[in-house]
Amino acid sequence: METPKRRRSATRARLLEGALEVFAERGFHGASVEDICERAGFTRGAFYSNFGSKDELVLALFEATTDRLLEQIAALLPELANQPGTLLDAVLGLLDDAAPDQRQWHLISTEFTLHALRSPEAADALIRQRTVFRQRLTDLVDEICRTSGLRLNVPVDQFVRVVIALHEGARTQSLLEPSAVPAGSLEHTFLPMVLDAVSRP
Amino acid sequence: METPKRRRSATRARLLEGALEVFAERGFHGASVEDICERAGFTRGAFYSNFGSKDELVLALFEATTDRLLEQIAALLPELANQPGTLLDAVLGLLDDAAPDQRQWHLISTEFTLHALRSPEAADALIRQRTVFRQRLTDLVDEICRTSGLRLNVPVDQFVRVVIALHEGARTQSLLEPSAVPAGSLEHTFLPMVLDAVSRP
DNA sequence: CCGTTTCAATACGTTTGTGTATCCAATACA
DNA sequence: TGTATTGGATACACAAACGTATTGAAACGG
Repeated sequence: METPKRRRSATRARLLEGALEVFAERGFHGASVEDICERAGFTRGAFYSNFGSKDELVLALFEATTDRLLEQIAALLPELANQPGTLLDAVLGLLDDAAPDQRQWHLISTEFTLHALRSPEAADALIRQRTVFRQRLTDLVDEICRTSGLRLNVPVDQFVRVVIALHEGARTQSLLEPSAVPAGSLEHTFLPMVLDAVSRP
Repeated sequence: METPKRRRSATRARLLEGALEVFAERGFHGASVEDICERAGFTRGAFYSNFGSKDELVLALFEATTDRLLEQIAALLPELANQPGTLLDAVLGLLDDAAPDQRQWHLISTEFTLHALRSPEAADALIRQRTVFRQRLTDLVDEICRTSGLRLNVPVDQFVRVVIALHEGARTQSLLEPSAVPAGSLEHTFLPMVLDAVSRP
C-alpha cells in the first residue's frame, strides 16, 4: 500500500543497521553521524529527517536491537525447552544464539552499559531490557525444572543472574584471548558444579 | 633537588589524575583534551608539553593506573595470604580492595577493554596487564593452598579465570542495580559451591 | 493533469576540538 | 648578575562534526 511510508521506514531501518555496525567498530562517541549515513548509503539529510539527534538515534537503536533480540529468544524458547539436552545446554544455548553476532553484540551492549552507568534514563531502559531478558531465562529454567522434576534450592532469579554474570565476564576473556579461553569453556567447565550444588536438597 | 623535573612530573601526574576522572565521567572519546586540562588546572599548553597526543595519554594512563593497581596488590598480598579467613575471602578481598574506587575503576577498565577489542596494540597491553594480575591471584591461591593443605582438582589458572569472570560480570549488575544486587552478593553466594566442588577428590 | 506534500540531497553556518607556534616567567648555571 | 633553558600560557590555524535552511524530485490527491 503506502509506498512512501514504507520507503521511510526502510531508510530508517538501514540507518539503524548502519549505526549498529559503525558503533560496534568505533564506539558511540567515535562514530560520527556522517559515518553512519555513509555506511547506510545516505547523507545527513536523510538522518535528520528521521532522527532528531544522535542521542535519539542511540535510544532508538537500543530499543530496536533489544526488541529483535527478545524476538529471537521467543523463537528459540519452545525448541530449547522441549528438545534434548540438559538445563544448562538450554540456558547457554539461549545466551549464545540469541544474538546473531556475539562479538558485535558484546561491543554494542557493553557500550550501552557504560552509557547507562552515566545516564539515569539510559539506565532505566537498560534495566528494563535486562529484566525482561532475565525473566525469559527464568521462565525457561522453570519450565525445564517442571518437566524434568529438577528442584533448585536457591531463587531461580539468583541462579540466572549468576549464569549471566559468568557468561558476560567469560565472554570478555574469550574475545580478548580467543585461544586461551575458547568461547563457552569457562561456563561449560564450572556451571555444572554450581547447578549440581544448587539442585541437591 | 631538581625542582623543575619535580614540577614537570607533578603536572604530568595531575594531568593523568584529571584524565582518569574525566574519562570515567564521559568516556574516552567523550572527553576532550581541554576537559582534562581544565580538570587538572592547566591549559592545553601544559598538556602538549607532556604528551604528544591524546592517544599517547591514554596509553600512559593505562600503564600508570595498572602499575598502581599492581603495587596495591603487592601491598595487600602478605596480609591476605597469612591472616585469618578462607581462600575465597582472600581472593575476593583482593579483587575488591585492589582499586580504591570500584565504580571508577570499572568504568575505566571497561573502556580500555572496549578499546582493546578494537585495537591490537591496546589488546597486547591489556592482555599483559591481565596476565600479571591473574598471576598474582594464582600465586595467592597457591600460597593459601600450601599453608592450608587445600588441593584443587582443576588448574588454578582456570579457577582464577572463573572467579574474575564472575566478579566482573557481577560488578556490572551491582553497579547497574545496586539494590537488587548488593556488591559481592553473587560471588559470596555461589563461589563457595564452586570451591567446594573443585576441592574434593 | 496540476498542485501539494514528503523525503532525501545539497549547501551553509557554527561550534568544538586538535595541534602548532609564539610568548612569558622562573629557575639554573656561568 | 646576566644569559640560557625550560615549562606552561596564549594565540592561532585548521579540520571535523553538528545541525539548519534550502532545494529538487517523486508520489499522492483532487
